[in-house]
Amino acid sequence: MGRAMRCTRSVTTRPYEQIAEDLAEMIKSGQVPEDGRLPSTRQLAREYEVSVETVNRAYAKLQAQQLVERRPGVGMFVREAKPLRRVGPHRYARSTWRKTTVEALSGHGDPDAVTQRGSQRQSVTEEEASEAVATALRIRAGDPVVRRARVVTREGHPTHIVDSYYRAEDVAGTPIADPRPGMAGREGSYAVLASRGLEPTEMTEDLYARAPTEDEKKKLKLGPGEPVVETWRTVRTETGRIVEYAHSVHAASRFIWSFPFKIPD
Amino acid sequence: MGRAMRCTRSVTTRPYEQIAEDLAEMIKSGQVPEDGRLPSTRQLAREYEVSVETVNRAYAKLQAQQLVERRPGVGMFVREAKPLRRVGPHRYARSTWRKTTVEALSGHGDPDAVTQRGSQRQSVTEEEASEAVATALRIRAGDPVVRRARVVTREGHPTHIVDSYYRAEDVAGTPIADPRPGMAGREGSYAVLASRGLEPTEMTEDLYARAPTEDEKKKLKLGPGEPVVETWRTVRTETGRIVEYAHSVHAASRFIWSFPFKIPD
DNA sequence: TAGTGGTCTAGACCACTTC
DNA sequence: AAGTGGTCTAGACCACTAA
Repeated sequence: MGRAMRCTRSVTTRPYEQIAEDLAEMIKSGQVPEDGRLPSTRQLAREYEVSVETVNRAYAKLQAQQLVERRPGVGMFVREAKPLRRVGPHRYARSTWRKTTVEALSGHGDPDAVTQRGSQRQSVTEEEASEAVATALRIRAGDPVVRRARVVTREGHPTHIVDSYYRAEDVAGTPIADPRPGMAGREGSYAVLASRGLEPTEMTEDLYARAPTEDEKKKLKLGPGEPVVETWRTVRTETGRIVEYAHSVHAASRFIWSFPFKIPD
Repeated sequence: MGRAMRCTRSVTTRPYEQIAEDLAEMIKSGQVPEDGRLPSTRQLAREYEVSVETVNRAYAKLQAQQLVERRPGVGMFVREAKPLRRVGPHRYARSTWRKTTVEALSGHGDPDAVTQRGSQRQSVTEEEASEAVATALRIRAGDPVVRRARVVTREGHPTHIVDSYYRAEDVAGTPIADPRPGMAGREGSYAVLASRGLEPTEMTEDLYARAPTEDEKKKLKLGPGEPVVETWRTVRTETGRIVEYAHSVHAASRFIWSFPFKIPD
């Protein structure tokens, strides 16, 4: 339908850029509905009188902008906006972990209680602290730490990867150091720490957004162009002792972080 | 040097993926120093016995991972890690804005005082509140608001875009509504609000990471694959009145956000 | 001038899905 | 079987940089 390229524009506007712009316009103006089908590469190649590779470049650009979804063997589609989950200090509230104290301490927690809102796969190991972990926990590199690694899944999709570190002395003999599945989610572990006289009272959360590594792309099933948010969390007791250091990588498109605070003096 | 492809690996490992992996390995293992030169596309095409386009794909992938920098007419280089700026509640501290009260009120501030740590370009306009802005400021869509748009630059590079909105009644006749350059940075505007009996005491900052739009890519001079962090800030007085709503887009690679807080009950 | 990145072509083959 | 996305080739031309 006469979409053939008219190079009336400046010489620097490349064909693939022009095509990408046109498609983006179609999407943003709502001509094509969410999850709606877009023209195939070969069709656009004919219409614009360019090669398929050039159309491919245009789509690659849109894919990097997360406007488009490619379904091999099917077609190109407008990417659906995924619902965001709002996360903030409230999710660490005592009320969410105090109630799990008994089960956590007895080690008889119902796995479903942990997995009902989403599942976790975890592995617990005792390691020697790396330089970074040691610094965060205020111990020496090489000192023993317990590491709990998890991939958190929600509605069938992995949403984030968490690595929690504890001083070995703080958690020895507790469910935190127990690799049984379904045990010792964050809620439980804070209760355990509290029962040991190491009740968490404050924390600092650091956030940083970046492009994912290949490994993260696989684990989190990320689309191209989809960034990750890396966070570091240090959890302190009232006396300032650091009882947990957690590093996580989130699929950025699934979260909004929200931090309320009083303006400092 | 015998880097020619050996397809001993699984059939699904595409040539361009193999090349990308090999290059990533070279970079991560430190064989090539930061900002060091990587093999040219044509050279790799010869060594791996593939076409230049295939090598190009490999480099495109690495570029998306922000491992590599392409300098047209020069070569491919290992991307340098840029220094991060740590931002958090402290940057809103009263001590940073109270002292500018006098200048802000009198309108005779030294432009250098604002620009010494980085420059800002700003434009101030009076507009009708959009749906989103109205909701945030707890007013009606169409009500008058003052909008201050800025691009903040640091060491010659744009780092973030900010759009601040105020109720027109709150700032009428103050320097906030004065478009003179160098005036009414955030520090000044909070002082102005305070002098009007609308002292900011608390705020909420929401963060979200995503791929940039074309426009943002240009304004922030972002490399391919470099994500942005979008933030929304609502600023409240002691009585809960919302006196500022600010939307910004940051080049993700330049910031770490850090939020300390007490664990809620 | 030689080398580099960046783009483009006109074909080709594969794996996949849909009919 | 036909159409789709995904990859690949073996050339080509351009704009740019450096010697």
